[in-house]
Amino acid sequence: MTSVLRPLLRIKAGLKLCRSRSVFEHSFVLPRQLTGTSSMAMAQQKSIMNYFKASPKKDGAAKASTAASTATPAEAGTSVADDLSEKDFDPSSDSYHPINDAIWRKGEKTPYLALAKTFEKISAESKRLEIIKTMTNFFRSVMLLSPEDLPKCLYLSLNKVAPAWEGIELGVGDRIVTKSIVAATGFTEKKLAEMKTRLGDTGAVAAECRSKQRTLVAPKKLSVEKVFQKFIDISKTSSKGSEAKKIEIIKGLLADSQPVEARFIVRALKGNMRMGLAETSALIALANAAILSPPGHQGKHRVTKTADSRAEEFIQAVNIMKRGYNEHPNYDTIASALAKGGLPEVERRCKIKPGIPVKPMLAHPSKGIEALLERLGDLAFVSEYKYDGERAQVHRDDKGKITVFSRNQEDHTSKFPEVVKRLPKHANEGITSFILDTEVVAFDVINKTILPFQVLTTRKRKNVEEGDVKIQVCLYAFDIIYLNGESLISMTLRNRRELLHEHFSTTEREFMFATHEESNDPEKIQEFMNKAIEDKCEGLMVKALDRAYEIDKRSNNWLKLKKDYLDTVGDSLDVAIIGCYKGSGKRVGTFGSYLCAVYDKDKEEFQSLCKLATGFSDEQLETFTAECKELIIPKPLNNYRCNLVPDYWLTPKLVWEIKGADLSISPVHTAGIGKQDPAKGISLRFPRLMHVRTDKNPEDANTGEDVVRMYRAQAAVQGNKKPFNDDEDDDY
DNA sequence: GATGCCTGCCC
DNA sequence: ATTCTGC
DNA sequence: GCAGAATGGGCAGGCATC
Repeated sequence: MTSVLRPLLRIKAGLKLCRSRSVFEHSFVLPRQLTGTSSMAMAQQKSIMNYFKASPKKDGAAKASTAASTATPAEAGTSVADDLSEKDFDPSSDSYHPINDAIWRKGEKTPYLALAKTFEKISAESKRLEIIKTMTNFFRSVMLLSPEDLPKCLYLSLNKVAPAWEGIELGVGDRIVTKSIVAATGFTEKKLAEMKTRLGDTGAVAAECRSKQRTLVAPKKLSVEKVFQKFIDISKTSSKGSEAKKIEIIKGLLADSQPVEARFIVRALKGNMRMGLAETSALIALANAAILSPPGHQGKHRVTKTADSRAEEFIQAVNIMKRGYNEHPNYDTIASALAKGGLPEVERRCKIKPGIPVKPMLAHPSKGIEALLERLGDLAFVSEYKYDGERAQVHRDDKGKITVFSRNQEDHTSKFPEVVKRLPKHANEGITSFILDTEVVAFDVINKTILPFQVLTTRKRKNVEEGDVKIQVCLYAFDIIYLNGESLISMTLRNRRELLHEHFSTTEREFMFATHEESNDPEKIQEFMNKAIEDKCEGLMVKALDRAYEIDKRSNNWLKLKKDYLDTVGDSLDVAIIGCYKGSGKRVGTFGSYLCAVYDKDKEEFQSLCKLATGFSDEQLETFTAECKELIIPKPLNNYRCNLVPDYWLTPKLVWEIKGADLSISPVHTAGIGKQDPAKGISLRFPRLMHVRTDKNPEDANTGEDVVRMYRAQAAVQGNKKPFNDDEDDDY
């Protein structure tokens, strides 16, 4: 029915506005080179295979059905009107015209409905090129019709309200969202929980509530500007009574929203858009939009039937956007520059500058030295200790102002006053400005030894005075990105390191260079890794020496090697599965995580060790879900000692081998409780599934004793400079 | 004032 | 953080 | 191999509630 109505509506709207349009003057196809991945043949074969093994749980299918199920009530709820906003809006169409097919006119505010419908289309699609095309079309319309909304559209698409370093938080999570939906729609929390189980997404819950709700008054139309402003209002709400105020604001938004709008408002508030488009794709879409519909361009929209002929232009545009964003990760700047002056303006304004964080280079895990060497090929490389602390990008601008940024561009300057104070003395004479890449590590200055990450996390975070500092830190510098007014990101690591060592001086216990070694002999690397672990590091970072710090080209250009990545070592444990949790998103309909326990033989009880949510394939997830459904019990067994309450308790039957990086004293888990700590148990950092153990009974799982023994072995390594190899025979 | 839940952000 | 998956 | 999604432990800080 809708499919019959849609063309009619479109024709009607088209006639009313006396617009003519040509299908050919604006269609375009993205060049394949943009992603440069699999061949057509492979893609086709894969899609055929998917068809045959298709199950309702497959992501694509789940996405499609979600879209279909909510599109209908959304359409049904609206009446046929002459209003543009009631027109069908489909930016995923190949023949989308950024002006004629938009549902708002030049100079009008961008309707939030248009953005939400764009999200809806994107959510229903799994092909990246299609997703980018859809987003591109929406951005083209915004650039042409309401360019001042572009930054807000970008923020709302990517789920932010301000640059990370401004420290603006919504302070909205599950609880506040749920209460707001209750307030706005009248559904009970219990009912909402049921819907959440079925739909796997609170956004979808909100949409369904709105579509079932009878409204007497036609809701006001939401604009992108208004929604964004409300988010800002929420972020500014604080202190006593703020929760109620936030709920009131969200309630107001939901009251004015159509189902599809409610869906994405809620997803944004929850901090998870999960539509298959995130930062990188949004930047690509912006770049494409800038080429197809440059700012101020009002004439014909350029024909790009043979995309390959313009591939180079697209690639250049994407490079400019990515580079601009990585050097100046601010949506306001990049989007307003683009809207105002196109790509050249982005190039002008988005440049690396001390005081503004740069996106940091990241590393890929590597399974072992052989894999690592293979990946590096003939490239020369250096290995460095991988310190277990917190990434710190330390800036000094030409006025001497020091700023410290976290890995995610948060401003942590006020967290490390002593670091800020003493930093100038580590820079040699003549240094005016710089950006250093470092790891802050908790340091025992008396015993001159590195302390575990968990110690570092206990430091105060806000408004720290030098006198407050109880946990000392040492900075380990490993890279330099900017020096004396010049960007070094195009320089090789070899040369950057030279500059770092040349222009900075170490101070014991305060500022050191990351310990490193330049050997490509596997045995030497293994020794170096052992030494790193003896020295309380996580393992090694391995970096090609002749590569630039160009994260727009390859953000994961470094490799990391940790002992728990190796199959032969690491804390591996056999655990009983005693509970499970309902999955959401792509895990809807399955159990998305599992509660793991060890068996304490003395006390004859199961004690929780950790939850587990990774390491299994989608197929295993299905299997586990089916298995667990047979094991559900109404309440925990008497011999379960567990502070957490899973969605479902299970009879102990399944035994899985899991692995983690470290053991930690836990505030919630109970494994080995009373043995290492009188009231606390032990848990596992970075738990993941390794194998299913069909050969073991739950009582044969590892014990609380085992966990404590492993914890002590690890503590011994951490405390006494014993090589980790010494304990291996005991544990494995 | 103490306690405990929620949120954001480290890993 | 770790891991899996479609492209 | 990229990009994205779904999920882990555990801390401080903020707010609600007792």
